Amino acid sequence: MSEKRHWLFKTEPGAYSIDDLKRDNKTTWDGVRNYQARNMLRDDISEGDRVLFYHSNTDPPAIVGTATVIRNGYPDHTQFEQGHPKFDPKASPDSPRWYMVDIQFEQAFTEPIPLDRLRDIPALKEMELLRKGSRLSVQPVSKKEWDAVMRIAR
DNA sequence: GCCAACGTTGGC
DNA sequence: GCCAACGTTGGC
Repeated sequence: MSEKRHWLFKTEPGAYSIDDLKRDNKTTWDGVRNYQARNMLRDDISEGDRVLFYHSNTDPPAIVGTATVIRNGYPDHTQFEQGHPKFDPKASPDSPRWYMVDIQFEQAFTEPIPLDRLRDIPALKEMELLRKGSRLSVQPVSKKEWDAVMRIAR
């Protein structure tokens, strides 16, 4: 049994929000189309890992809650669905290109933690999310970073 | 393999 | 809406 890891998943709340996850309880994290993120979904993210849920492209951008991974990486079905916006003609069930995991709702913070507040926390100096130009929609979070976020979460 | 053109992300 | 910082594509 390997050590549990921590991650941050980005989403635009208009597409899928923490309230949607709370309502659904569980969801498939499909639609990720970036190879670096794909590799993490396929190889590194595993059942029991914890997830920071982040709302991007909104005002203010913020970490809004947490989730738990409940299923290891498996092929993202949307890549096979003709007509689906995420359809990938180069993918086939025999050689899938994109992967997803399943997550379960854990908590929605009563006070979301906005980006500018995260920037003020020394322990988060190196956090991927805070890197200029950071665009990864799935990113690793260190234990130290996770703890620092949880310390101020309400 | 290089790299210009193009498309996307996401904070502001 | 702007635009910096990417990632991808495709000609060569």
